[in-house]
Amino acid sequence: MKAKLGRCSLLQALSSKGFRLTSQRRALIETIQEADDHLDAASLLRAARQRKADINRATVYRTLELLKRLGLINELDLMHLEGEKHYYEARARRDHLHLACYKCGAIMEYTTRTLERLKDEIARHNQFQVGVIRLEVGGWCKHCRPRSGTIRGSSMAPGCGLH
Amino acid sequence: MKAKLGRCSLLQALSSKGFRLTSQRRALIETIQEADDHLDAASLLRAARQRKADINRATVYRTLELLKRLGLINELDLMHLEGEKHYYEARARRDHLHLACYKCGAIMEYTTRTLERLKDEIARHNQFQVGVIRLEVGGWCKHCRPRSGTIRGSSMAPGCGLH
DNA sequence: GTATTTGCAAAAGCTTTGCTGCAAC
DNA sequence: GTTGCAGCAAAGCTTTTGCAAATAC
Repeated sequence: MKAKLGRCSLLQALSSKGFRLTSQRRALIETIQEADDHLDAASLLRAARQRKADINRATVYRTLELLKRLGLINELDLMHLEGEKHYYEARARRDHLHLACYKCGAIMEYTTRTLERLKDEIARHNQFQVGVIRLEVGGWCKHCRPRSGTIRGSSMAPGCGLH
Repeated sequence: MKAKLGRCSLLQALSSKGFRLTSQRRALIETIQEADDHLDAASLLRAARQRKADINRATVYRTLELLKRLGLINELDLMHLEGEKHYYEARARRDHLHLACYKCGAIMEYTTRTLERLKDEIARHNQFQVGVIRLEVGGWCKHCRPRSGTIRGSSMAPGCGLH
C-alpha cells in the first residue's frame, strides 16, 4: 500500500487557480490520490470509471496534461518496461527515485537526501532552475540479481540480452 | 560540438559478441558516434542515409533495440519536450544527467561525482544491481529563468502554464 | 551453404485534436 | 447567461511485426 501522506491536495490546488471542478476531474484526481500503484492513462480511466461511469479517454489525457503543467503530478516512464505508456503519481513532498527490475518488473521507490543535495548542486553549477527531476534506474532487484555478491560500480549493463 | 572521447567502440563490441556487421549497422553506428546532438530514430535514419542510401526504418529500430540491450547506447526521453520520441547517445565512460529547458528547449549535460555516489548508495541501500541510470531534469536555463536570484529548493514547478 | 538480417508494408499502441453540445460558476 | 470543459470519433505519431529475399560469414 502506497503512503497517502505528504501529498498535495490536488482538488484544492486546481480550484484555487481558477480551474473548474467538474465531476470528471474529481473522479480522476481522487483515483490518482488513492492509487496503490503508478497508473497509466488506460488504467486510470478504468479505475476512475468506477467512481463516475461516463469519463472519456480524451478527458483523461487533458486532465493529466493540466495536472502535469501545474506541477501537481509527476509523469514517469519507468524505463519503458512495458511499452511506451506513461505513468503518473501525485507529487509527494519529497522527491524520490524509481527502481525498475528488468527481470520481474517490480517498481521500487527510494527517497534519499542525496537526491536533494544533487538537485541543489545541479541548480548551483548550471544556473538552472529545477522544475521537475526524474530519476529512473533500470537493473535487477535483490531477488533477480544475476549472481549474488558483487555490485558493480560500472555503468555498463552487465552482459547482453539480459533485459 | 560534442566530445568524441570516452565512448565505447560500438562496432568492435558488436562483432566481438558475434553479431553481424552489416553495412546498415555500420552506417547507423558511425552516425550515432559522430553525432553532435542526441538523435531520435527519424533523425538518425535521415543522417545515416547519407552514408548508406538504402536503410529502412525498421532496421533503425531493430539496431537501436540491439545496441540498447547490449548496454552500448542510452535511451533518453529528454522530458518529452517535443512529442514522445526517444533520443539516443553512445554510452560514455561516465554517467551524466540531462537538463532540459522548458522555454528554449536547450539540452545540457552535466557530469558530477554526486551522481556516482548516488548510484552506489542506491545499490547498497536497496540491494539493487544498477544497469542503467537515467536522470533528466526539466526546468529553466540561465537565459530563461522566470526571474533572477532565487533558486527554489522546492520540488514544485513554479507557477502554472510555464512549460 | 546457412543462419542472420534486411526491406517492405501493414498494423499496433498510445496520445492528440476539431467540433458540437453540456454543465460549472 | 457565459465560458470552459466533456464526449465522440477520427487522425497523428512513433514504434513494432510477419514474411520473403538478400547478405555476412
